[in-house]
Parts: sequence; structure tokens; C-alpha cells
Amino acid sequence: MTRRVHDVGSRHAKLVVIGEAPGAWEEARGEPFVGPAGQKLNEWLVQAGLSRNLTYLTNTYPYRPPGNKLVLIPHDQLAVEVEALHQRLAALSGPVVLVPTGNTALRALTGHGEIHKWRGSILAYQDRAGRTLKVVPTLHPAAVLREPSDERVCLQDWKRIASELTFPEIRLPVREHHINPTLSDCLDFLEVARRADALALDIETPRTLVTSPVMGKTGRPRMVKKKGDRRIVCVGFSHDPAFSITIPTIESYWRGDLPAIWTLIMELCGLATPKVMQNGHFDSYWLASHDIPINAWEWDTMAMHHVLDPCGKHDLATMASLDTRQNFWKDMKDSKDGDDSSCDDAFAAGARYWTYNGIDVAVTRELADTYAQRLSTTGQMAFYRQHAQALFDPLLTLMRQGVRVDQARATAQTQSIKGRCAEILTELALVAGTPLHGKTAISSVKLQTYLYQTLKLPKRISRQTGRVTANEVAIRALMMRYPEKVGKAGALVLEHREQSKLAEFVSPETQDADGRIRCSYKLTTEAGRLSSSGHPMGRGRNLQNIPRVLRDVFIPEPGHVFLNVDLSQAESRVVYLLSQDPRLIELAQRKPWDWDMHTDNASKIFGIPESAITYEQRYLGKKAVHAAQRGMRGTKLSEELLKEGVLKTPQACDAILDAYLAAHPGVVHWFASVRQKVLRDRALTNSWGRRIDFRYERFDDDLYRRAYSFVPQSEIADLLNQWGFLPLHRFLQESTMAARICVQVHDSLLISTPPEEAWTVWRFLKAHLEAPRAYEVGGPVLEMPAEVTLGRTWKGDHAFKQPPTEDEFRAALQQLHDA
DNA sequence: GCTAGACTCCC
DNA sequence: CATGGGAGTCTAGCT
Repeated sequence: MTRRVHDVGSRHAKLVVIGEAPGAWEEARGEPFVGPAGQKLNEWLVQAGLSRNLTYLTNTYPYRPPGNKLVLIPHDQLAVEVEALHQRLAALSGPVVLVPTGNTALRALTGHGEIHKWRGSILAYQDRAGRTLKVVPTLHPAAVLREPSDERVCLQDWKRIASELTFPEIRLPVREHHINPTLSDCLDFLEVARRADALALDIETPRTLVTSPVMGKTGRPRMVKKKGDRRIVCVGFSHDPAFSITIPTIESYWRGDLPAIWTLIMELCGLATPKVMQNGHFDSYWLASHDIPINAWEWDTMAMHHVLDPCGKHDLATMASLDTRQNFWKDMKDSKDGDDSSCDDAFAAGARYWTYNGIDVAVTRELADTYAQRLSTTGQMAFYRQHAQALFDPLLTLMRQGVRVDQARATAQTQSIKGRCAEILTELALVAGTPLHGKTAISSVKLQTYLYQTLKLPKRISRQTGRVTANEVAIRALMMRYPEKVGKAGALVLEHREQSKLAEFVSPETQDADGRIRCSYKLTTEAGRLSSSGHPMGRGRNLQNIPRVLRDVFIPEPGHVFLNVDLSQAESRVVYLLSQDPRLIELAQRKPWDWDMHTDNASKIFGIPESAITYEQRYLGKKAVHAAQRGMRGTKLSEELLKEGVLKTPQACDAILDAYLAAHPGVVHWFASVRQKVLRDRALTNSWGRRIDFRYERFDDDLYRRAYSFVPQSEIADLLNQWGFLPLHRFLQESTMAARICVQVHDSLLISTPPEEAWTVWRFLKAHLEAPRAYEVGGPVLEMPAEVTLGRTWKGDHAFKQPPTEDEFRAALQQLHDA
């Protein structure tokens, strides 16, 4: 029989923490929240200015379940203990905040499941003595030990809990959500919005449900509901966090007045009142498809929060749980009467759906105030204006424009790739004696069974996951050691993976009806790069990871050529410049045509003169530099090289890395200085004022490596956007030129330009990107070299090793024209 | 129908 | 014993 673990703490405590069930430590000591989880809880309490001694600690179930699995406890037995918990709580003299940690305690107190959604909400609990008590759920410390990235929200939850302890009542925001407006209500709101400080807006774009007949098994047609296209069903507005108006945009609500409503929405969006959106590129892209531009788009709550906390989550629910008193509301969208199927139905049926939109937009409005205030306090407002707000419209332009696709070539490529994929699968099934694929792709489970059971090859373990793997490195290693057994099958597997990956990029589903591929850009990456994914209407794709071999599928506007400008060795140059080693600083400043960084490094690594370096050695040099500048070790480098078909043992790679670092002590010094800064400030700030805050992060090697990467990544991201993308966008907009920017790929810009404008565009970019810059206060100055390629496709036809003269440039253009 | 895990493309 | 930052697609296993 297991031992009952009794509560600890005074019955007069104001703070009550409720766990799940005792674990081994708790059982041994006979006390809740001891052991590692208890330790974690203590840390949080201390950081929130609370004390364990003033806390009442209890569990939902007081016995240690077999194998720590609470699910094994019969329901009625659990129910008895939950009731006993209610009785114990009723016996406390005056608790102010009850904190259920984890799902079990949350369900016992409130009936809600899903702690990740409800954490941070301020809920009410009727106790057995008839009192209404305040409940603030958060995660269980044991769960956080398993998932350390969740700790940041816990620390913030505990700060909230500490402040809630200072008063007993449940304070929730009072908001009015107007969800069934008349035309005259909307017109009145237009006047209110005109005079407001800021106007938030938010659209909803559910899928339609299409009902169509399908032949059933009985041979009689059956009606089946299928998901159709998305469309805008409403636009919600909020000029004040206490008010929202949700304007439906569906025929069944307005009948003949719908066109007037769209006009009104256009007027609202066109007001000079500053606009607020959460991930506004989504909404503005959709509204643009209705020819509705957003005027005075100043605030994006996602982008604002990202400037303040680049490592945090930026979804509305998480931000609201941390920075407003709005309780979790996102389940209103999926509820039965408000789901996507019913918002076209009678209006009343969708009330929860429209209210959901109202809360969304009011919360967005509220967060804008909170975050604007915070940006001012932290001195980051100017950064937000220049590095977020200034990019909104230019990026929307890029997103809407997209890139043209050579239809014939894309189709041909798709067919040949798919054909080859099918051949490989058949051949592979023959070689293996059994199919190793699922519907279309190779199944890693079947492949592993084949390799490690049928062929009895020694299992390869992924260093990242610690599990058995059949990834590229494993297969290449096996192919080298057992060429007879697995050479053929291995080659087929790798070829299939490569080909099916390529097929993704040219698949017709990614193209819009006009034969272009578009993408969505986001500003919310850790190091300030842009990220790219499919566009807001559901098609398109990430345009920042198109394989080089497929770039000839992308073509410029009719009559144009592609101009690709990229920064040369940019990230390495930044590291060298910041190394404080005069020799490395001098190397960082050399021009790419004067000095080849990779050959130079290969020469140092192998201890032979540059003139004797082979192609392979230069390649090793390149890989090693990249690796060493990010703290990589030999094992990993060896795997990276194996993927490229270069066989080097981990020991040999360690030697290469050591040789590089020995020849470049400045890099080692730079690592140390980054670590020191991170330890001292718990934050890093780059030369543009971009700040990354590590306050809520674990201080381990992992974090240091992220810090090493942050510096060069963020410098280059900001350099390209501030001195390349933005000025060129403005320049093209203000001139009558036809050239346009097509894609931003971190350190390069792809531009479609008429041949006669190409020289001007290139000179403009070169002049701006190569302006001298100090990457730290009082530090050395660098002119970041830019390189240019011209082409009839994105693949490029003519790369200039040195900056071309105007004559050379025009000659290359002429060649393109003639070809 | 959803999600986690495996895998691989980019800089 | 340990490169970083992104994205998408598929399988398999779960509800």
C-alpha cells in the first residue's frame, strides 16, 4: 500500500498550489512538491517574490499512482479524492488565489482540460463553503522539466499570480461586442473610428462547405460535404479595447446592401486613423484582393511583440494570456454553433463565431496600447518604426506580385521528376523484395525494418534525437561499409528522396491561376531574418528555399532580365570584423576578387600554400569555416561532409576545426566575448538596435550557439533590408522605372528589370549596400562587397567575379538578348 | 482529422 | 557528447 501524502502549509495561507499526484520524491518525503519538480516550483516562487512557507501545497490525488500514471487510477477512486480536495479547500480560512498546475488539477477545479490553453486565465471557483475563489492555472513544474521551452510562460504566469494575490476579486475586462450591426450602426462607427487614436481590424476567412453528390457503396448517390475555398465572412473593428463591431460580409446578412458594406469597409480601412492588426500581412493581403488598401498601417501586434521579445510566442492567445486579462476564448471558433459550416447560415446560429472575432479584434486593440507603451519605455520604438513598420507595405507588394513561372518548363520538370520517382519505387521494391513506400513516399519505418531487421545491418543512431534513423547520413555510411548489401537500395532511396523533394517546388498546386508563385513574408524570426511560406490565401510556397537546380523554372517579367545581387561572405566578414584581431579585421575588409576566404582557410588548415589547394580542399575549407564560426564539432562536420560525398572521420574533422581555430584565435576570442555579454546583460543588441533578450532562456551551450549565430545573422538581415531592400523599393516606387524586386533571400535580392534599367538598379544597390559601416560603437569599418549576376532565369547566366564596368555589363546584357 | 516525428530544401 | 535560423511534406499512430 502506498503512503498518503498530506498537504503542507498554513490553513491561513493566501496562495494555494495544487499539483497532480505525488511522484517518487513526494512519496518518500511525504510532502507535495519536493524533488526536482518541487525545486523548480521553489525557483518560480522566489523569482515572483513569493515564499514557499506562506503557501499551501496540495495534490489532486494524494497517493503515488503505479508507474506515476494517474490514468491507471479508477475514475470513482479519483472522484473520491477530488471531492476530498474540495473539502480541504473549503476548510482553508481565506485563500486568495488557487493555482492548479497541470491538467488534472485544472479539471478538478474548473472542469476545463487543456492547460496550455487555459494557463494564465483568471477563473472563478465556487468552493464547498459557497465562496467564489480566484483561480489562475499554470503548467506543472514536472511538465516544464520535460519541456524546458515552456518555462518562460510559467515565470510570467507566476508574476501574474503574485500580483493577483494583492486583491481578492476577479477583475476581467469589460467589453461590448456588437455582432449584428445595421447599416446605420456601421455608418455611426465610421465617425467614431475617424476620431479614434487607433483602429484595429481583423478578418475571418473560413472555408465554405460544398455539398456534392458522391456514389455510395450501395450504388446510390450520397450527399457529401467537402471543404471549399476560403473567403472573407466578416471584418471586425475596434477603436477601443472595450468595444468591437463585427461587420459580416455575407450575402445572407445584408442582401442588397452588401456592396454598400464593402464600400464602408473600404472607407474604414482608408481612414487616416492609425491601423492595428495582428499579423497584418494576412489581413491586408486578403483585403487587397478586394481592392481594399490599408491606409496608415502603423501597428502590428505580432511584430511589436517580436521586437520586445524575439524568442517568445507571438500568437494572439499567448500574448493575451500574458499581457491582458482576457481569458482564453479561442475555442469559440471551433464550437459546434460557430464553426466554419454555420457562418453562412442564419445569423443567430453563428453568434459565438462573430463574438470570437470581436474578442480577437478588441484584444488586438488592447495589446497595441500595451506594446506601444512598452516599446517607448524600453527605447525600442524607433527600431520598431524602422525595422518593422517600414517593411509592411514593401513586403505586401512583394507578396502580391510573386514570381513568374515558366509553365512549359515546370510541367516538363514535374512530369520527369514524378516519372522517375515512380520508377525508383518499383525498382526499390524489387531490390528489397517488398515495397518500402507508403502511398507516394518512402516510409522510414519500412525502410528501417528492411535495413536493420531484414539485412541485419548495424543500427545507426541519430545524434540529434538519440533514436534509430535511416537518414541520409546513415544511408551513406551504410552504403560505404556494405556496398554489396545496400549499395543499390541506398542509392535508390537517396535518389527518390532528392527527386520527391524537388517535385514539391514545381508542383502546379503552388501556382496561382495567373501562373505565378507567391509567398508570405513574416518578420518574426529570432535573428531578424524574414521568413517565407505559402501566401495567405492558401497557395504559393516558401520562395527562400528553392533548390538551385530548379531556379531555371522562375522567369522575369516579359521583356525583363533577372538581376541577382548578393552580399559576399557576409556573415563571415561580420565575425572577422568583430574579432578584435587586426589580421582578421583586415581580411574582412578585403574584396572577394582580391582574396578568396575559402582557399585561404584551406591553406591554413592543410598547411600548404594557396596555389597548391585542390578543389576538394577548398570545399573543406568552406565547410570548416562555416562550422567553426558556429561552434560545431568534428562529429557533426564529418556528417555534413558525408552528405556531400566527402569521407572524413570525426577525428580528422576535429583536427580541421582545431587547425582553423588555432589559425584564427580572434574567432575564439569573439566566442568568449559573446558569452560574456550574454552572461552580463542576458541580452544582445546588434548595431541596428535589434535586441534579443535571453531573460527566460536556459543558460547552456545551446543558448551560446544561438547567440553566436544571432550576431552575424541579424547584422546581415538588417543590412540587406535597411540598405538594400527598403531604399531600392522606395527608389523604384518614386521613379517611373519598371524594375521590381521579386524575392528576398536573406543575403540576396532577386530583381526583375528591363535590360535598359539593369545598370541603374545595380549601381543603386551597390552604392547603398557597400556604404561603410561600423558594426560596433567605435569599431572598425567595413564596406560589405555586393556581387551581381544576370540571367534569363533565376538560375543566372552571367556572374561577374569583379564589379563590372558599364561596358562589360552592357555586353553581358547583349549576350543574354542574343542567346 | 490531428499531431508528432522523420526527412530535406534554403542561407 | 552538442552549429544556428527558417519552411514543407509525408508516414504512422492516435482519437
